[in-house]
Amino acid sequence: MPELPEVAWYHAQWDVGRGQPIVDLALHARKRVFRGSNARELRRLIGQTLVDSEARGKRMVFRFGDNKRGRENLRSWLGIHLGMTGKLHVAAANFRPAKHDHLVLYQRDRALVFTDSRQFGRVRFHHGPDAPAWWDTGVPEIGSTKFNRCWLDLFLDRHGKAPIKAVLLMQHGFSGIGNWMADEILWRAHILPARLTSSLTCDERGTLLKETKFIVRRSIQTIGQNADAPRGWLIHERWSPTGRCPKHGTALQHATIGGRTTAWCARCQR
DNA sequence: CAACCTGTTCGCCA
DNA sequence: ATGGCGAACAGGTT
Repeated sequence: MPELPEVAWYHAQWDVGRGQPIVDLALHARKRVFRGSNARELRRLIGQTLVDSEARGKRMVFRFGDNKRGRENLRSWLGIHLGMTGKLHVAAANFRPAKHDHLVLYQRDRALVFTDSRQFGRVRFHHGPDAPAWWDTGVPEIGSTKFNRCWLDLFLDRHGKAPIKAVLLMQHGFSGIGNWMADEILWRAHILPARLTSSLTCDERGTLLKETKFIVRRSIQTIGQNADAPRGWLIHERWSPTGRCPKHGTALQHATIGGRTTAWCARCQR
C-alpha cells in the first residue's frame, strides 16, 4: 500500500507516543526487516523518549533522546521503510506481537507496532546526535522548493533512454512516488507512460512538474485511514481490467512498463 | 493451483 | 563509469 501519502499518514500514527519513554521492546533480530542493521542495538531505545519524527518520500525517521530536567538530548535515530505491505499502528500496553509484528516499542500506556507480512520493508538504527547517511540523502522532497524545474531537468536528462514511467518510480528523483501515483501524474499530464524521457517537450516537462506537485499535495491532504483519493482520479479505475478513463469513459490500456503494471488512457495521453 | 502485487536491490549487459 | 532491465526477495490474495 504505502506510497508518499500513505507513509505520511502511517508515520503520524505514532505521534501519540511523543514525549513518552520506551520501557521495553519486542523484536526478532533475525527477521529480514532488520537486514543490514544490528537489531540488538535497538535495545538502546529502552529508557529513551520519543522526541519527534519525520517522513521523507517513502522513508520515515523517529528520533529518541534522554529527557532530563525537561531538556531532551538527541540520542538515537530509528528509520522505517514500509516496503510493499508495511503498516504502523498503536495498540494497548499489553499487546502481544503476532507473526508479522516485527518491532514493538512499549510505552507505559501503549505499544507502537510495526507490521509487515511480506518483509520488503526495513528497520534501521543509528546511535548518535547527528543524522545518519541513510536519512540525509540530499534528495529534495517533492513538496519543497528544491524540487523545481532546474533540478527536474537535470534528473530527466540523466535518464533520457528510459520510459518516463520508469523515471517517475526512481526514488532518487521522485521521492515518494510509486506505481499508482506515477500513473496518476502521467494521466493528468497527458503523457504516455512508455514515452522515452528524452522525447518530452519543454512544455511537457513543465506540465509534469506541475502535476507531480499537485498529486503529492492533494493526496497528502486526502488520503488516510477513512479517506480515499479524490473522486475522478485514475486510481479508482486503474486496477480493474474493465477500468475506464474518469474523464471520457474510454477503456483504459494496461501493460508492464518500467517493470510494473501500468494503466493509461489512449485518448488523453499522447 | 497459478498468477498477481502500491518496493527496492542486485547482477548482468550495453 | 554510467544507465537500463529483469530477477529475486515472501507471503497473502484472487
